[in-house]
Amino acid sequence: MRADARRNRALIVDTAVDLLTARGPEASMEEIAQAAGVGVGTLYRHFPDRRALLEEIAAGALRTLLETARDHAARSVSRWDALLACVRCGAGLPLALAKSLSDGAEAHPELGPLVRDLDAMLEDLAAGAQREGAVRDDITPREVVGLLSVAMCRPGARADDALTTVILDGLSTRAASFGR
Amino acid sequence: MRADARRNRALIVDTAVDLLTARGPEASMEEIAQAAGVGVGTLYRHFPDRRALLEEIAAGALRTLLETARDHAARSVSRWDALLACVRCGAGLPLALAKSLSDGAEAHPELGPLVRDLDAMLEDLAAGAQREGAVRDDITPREVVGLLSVAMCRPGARADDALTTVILDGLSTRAASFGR
DNA sequence: TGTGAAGCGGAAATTCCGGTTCCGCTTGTG
DNA sequence: CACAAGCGGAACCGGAATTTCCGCTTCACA
Repeated sequence: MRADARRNRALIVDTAVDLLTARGPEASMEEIAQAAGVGVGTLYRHFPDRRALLEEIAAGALRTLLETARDHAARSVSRWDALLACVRCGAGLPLALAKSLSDGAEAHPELGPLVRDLDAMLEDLAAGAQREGAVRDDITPREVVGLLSVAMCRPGARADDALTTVILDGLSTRAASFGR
Repeated sequence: MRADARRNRALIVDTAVDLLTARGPEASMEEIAQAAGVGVGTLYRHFPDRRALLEEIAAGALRTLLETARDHAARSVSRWDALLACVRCGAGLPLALAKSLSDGAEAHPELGPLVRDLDAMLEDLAAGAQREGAVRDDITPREVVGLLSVAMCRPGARADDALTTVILDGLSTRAASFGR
């Protein structure tokens, strides 16, 4: 593969990640191409179709988040701190895209397991955080994960915006305010 | 107007309200017709186009919520209680639709003022609730309204679901849990 | 530096999908 | 009964997004 082509491919992926993180899954091929400063034709040289591009990006995001979760689960004493780290990480990832792809019927074979693993991981952390007494226990770990997803799987989500802050505070049993 | 036609019109509106409340603004004419058990042609007999149907429904929802807000603002001692009443009311209304319509460029002339009035009303209540000490004051009244909108302007929102509860708790300075 | 394969741009073709129209049939009403 | 009003839903239409295609450009190697 020619050097400029490899460079272009990376450029496309990087740009698309940014765009999809900021504006969600409905960014068009045209928009992505334009943002990357290339023609649509170039997108199709590197990816057989839209779905392939989106799946690669979604899988990347999920892998990143899963790794963060594992990492912090292993390193952190507190499960709640690990969850916070996940939220901070996830807020900069195109998770709305990942969600919409894995919701849709059949996806890339890699996507399903990734989502499943991630979900299990987070639910585990949530249950742990409740056991620690950091998170209110009048809702299920599943619901906790659902709420954190609301915070993260939003186009343009930021770890310190009002909604994320309020959700974290609402989940937490401590009085402290997170994120700001 | 023939009696069956009047009945049908009401059926269409009622069904559409339910559907739009549950699934958001992107329900198609086809879907609405099907849910109401009529053909699309019947929709177009009663409304010149999609926009007209949607605007009528959105305006109705906004009027309902505005009335609730005024009512409780007048009746309640506590501004926070009035806000809670609004959230309970709004959760069963197709507000996601109303939001998307009033976001779009020019809408029904009635929609703009309704949204403005409602916004002002809620912001006022939010500021009052902060003055009472019921709502945290490290965020602006505008942001408070924005967060309540997140709770309400969601397809399928319920006043006692996990997200609404956590947002209300996150906003509140009291330890109590609202809605469940 | 010349050559040709690889890569690129973007206009045009195609596909998709929802809104809207239309007309033959049905139903309510005087 | 007559006939206007109402209805259903297939067909049509248009816009928007995806995908193709081909002439032009750029890279990389001799």
